[in-house]
Amino acid sequence: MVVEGAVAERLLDDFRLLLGAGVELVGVDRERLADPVGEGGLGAHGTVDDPGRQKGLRPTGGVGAVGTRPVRPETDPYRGAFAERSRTPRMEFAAFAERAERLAAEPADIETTRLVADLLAAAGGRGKSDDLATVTRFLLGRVFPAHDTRTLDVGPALCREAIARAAGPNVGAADVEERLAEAGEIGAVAAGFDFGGQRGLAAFGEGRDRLTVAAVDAALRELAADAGDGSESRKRDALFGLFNRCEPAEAKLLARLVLGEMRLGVGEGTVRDAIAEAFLAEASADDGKEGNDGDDPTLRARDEAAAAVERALQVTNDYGRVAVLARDEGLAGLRAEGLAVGRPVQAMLAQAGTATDAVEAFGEVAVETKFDGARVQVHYVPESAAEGGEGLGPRVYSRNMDDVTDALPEVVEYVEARVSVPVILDGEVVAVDDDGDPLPFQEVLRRFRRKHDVDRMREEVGLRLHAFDCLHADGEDLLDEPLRARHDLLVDVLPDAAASVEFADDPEAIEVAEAAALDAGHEGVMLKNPDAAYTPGDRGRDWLKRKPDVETLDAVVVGAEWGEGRRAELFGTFLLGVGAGDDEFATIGKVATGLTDEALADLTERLKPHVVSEDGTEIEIRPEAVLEVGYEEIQTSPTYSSGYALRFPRFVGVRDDKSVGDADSLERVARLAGDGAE
DNA sequence: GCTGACTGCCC
DNA sequence: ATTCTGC
DNA sequence: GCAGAATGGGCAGTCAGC
Repeated sequence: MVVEGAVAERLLDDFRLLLGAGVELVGVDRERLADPVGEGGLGAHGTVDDPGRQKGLRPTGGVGAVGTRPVRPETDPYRGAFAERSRTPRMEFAAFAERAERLAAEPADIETTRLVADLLAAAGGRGKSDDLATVTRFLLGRVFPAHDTRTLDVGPALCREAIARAAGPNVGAADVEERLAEAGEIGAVAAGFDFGGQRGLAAFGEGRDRLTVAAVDAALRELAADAGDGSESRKRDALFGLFNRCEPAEAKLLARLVLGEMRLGVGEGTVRDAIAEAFLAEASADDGKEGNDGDDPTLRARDEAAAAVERALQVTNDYGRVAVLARDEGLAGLRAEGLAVGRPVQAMLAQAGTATDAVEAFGEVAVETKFDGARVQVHYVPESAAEGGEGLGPRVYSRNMDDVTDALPEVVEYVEARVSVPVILDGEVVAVDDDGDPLPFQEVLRRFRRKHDVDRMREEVGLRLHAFDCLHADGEDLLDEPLRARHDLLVDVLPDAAASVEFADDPEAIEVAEAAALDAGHEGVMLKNPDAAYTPGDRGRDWLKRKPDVETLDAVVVGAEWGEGRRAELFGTFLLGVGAGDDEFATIGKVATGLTDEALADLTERLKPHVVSEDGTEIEIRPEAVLEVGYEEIQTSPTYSSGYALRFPRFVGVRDDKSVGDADSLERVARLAGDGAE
């Protein structure tokens, strides 16, 4: 292998990055760079975290004639990783990757849960090193817990660039994209390159120095903290440095972790059960032995443990923390976690359902308007009501527990003016016009997470809070109270402003209410079980949402994209157009859901012969097929050439009876959009 | 200072 | 958000 | 029935590059 000129320059550059930005290379010569795999290859040991030797960035001599010395340690992006050292051995990232691989291969839920429990125990069993919180989060594709506002700000593009760079001088971002189109999944692409283990600089010298879970975590946290000029390239560099130290299996997991898509078949429910199994099984067994000689005490205890874990998760939103809590303090510790004003709780969610479903299930049904806005949770401790301590000005959280207070001054003022006891309220923020009538969802988006010009936008788009539930009032937690009671308290707490509820016990009455809600410009109705408790994070059958039946459009397929994961071999997305005269089609959106695997395979086969051109994952297709596409609403679009887009598009069927000339026209779409806005 | 690409997060 | 799929 | 996976449109914010 001969490397020269610009490529050698880049290798040198990369090597510096590999060691960390605060390191300057001394004594590197081009002769050696030209032969990185030969005897004179560069040794990288002693340059990155090395818990055993604690050498950090000091020069080591090493195999090659390379010395390093710290230049600006305070700006070293890996500093946190080094600082994370502990005397106890840490779980190696490779070990995590290997177990993850086994998890992904395991189809049976029960066995998966057991494997996750084993992994958690290995990461932080009593007396061992403490990677438990980190591993728990990693399993779910997270670096930070849900309530944490920090983000990596690394997406697919940056990740691909970092991979390309780690893959060597002959690999560009375009190559990575090409492989992605083939492999259908970024982890497989990363694993396919073999960077760190064999080719990478770190492979030489006496034994590779291996990544630990803690080091990856620390590096990603540092990366997340970076912002401002040059941050994008520093993030790319930091990622490059990590990838360069990865074996294929590690690279796969790292790429997925960074993008938050682990694809392990392990979700929150599995982790929840695994936490209980790993750390509370003992406690449960004890319970069984000592007190209960009833039927199946083990089972009962296990349910109890799972319930305790679940409740702790609902109120803390931190899987890592809950895992540690379960291990260190057991059931009692978990149960000590309760609601706290100022700490967001997961929102209760709803499933689709009809009026008949609701009546059959609940008898009497609580019917509320379903507002088309953004879900919010409001926490407030009035100054006057604060016992001894200070009050807490109203804080507003999004459904994912981001703090959105600053963007929503109306909500703050509204609550401040009316509420006189500590509360946690649940509700929806909608955009309204000067008459107080609801505006389209897009208007809410213009306000919701705004940081700049909030006051100016406030004049343009008004907001209104519709509070519909109350989780805490005046010192009382209400999660376990029935909806009826919670709503009564809501009315007490927000006298003139709580969203109204109407009780109905027959489908006809519900339909009348639904028609009225739609007439007033709302999305539909919520049908709730009046006797149900508030179950945070649960998408159960106690809350049903009822929206109008979908409308459909017959649109022409004018393009497609290769799918990912399960759909790697197939088109995953179809670009749609509507007739715009003269055999021209104006695009109006894409469909990707609603297709069964079979329909997708058929369509892929059928359309392949009509592919006009391919660019990465993007495919242009000659207009040939007509699809019936369901949608919720037609909205104006800055993205598509028709000027419109479908909201919530889904595949309904293929219109084999229609030729492209018979598909719906832009004219018709414009008319429908106009009707919808009326 | 402007624009476009990207990211995260609403639905 | 919606939808399909495997358990 | 549930959890997980694979996907939709659009907005604000941020950063890079001109």
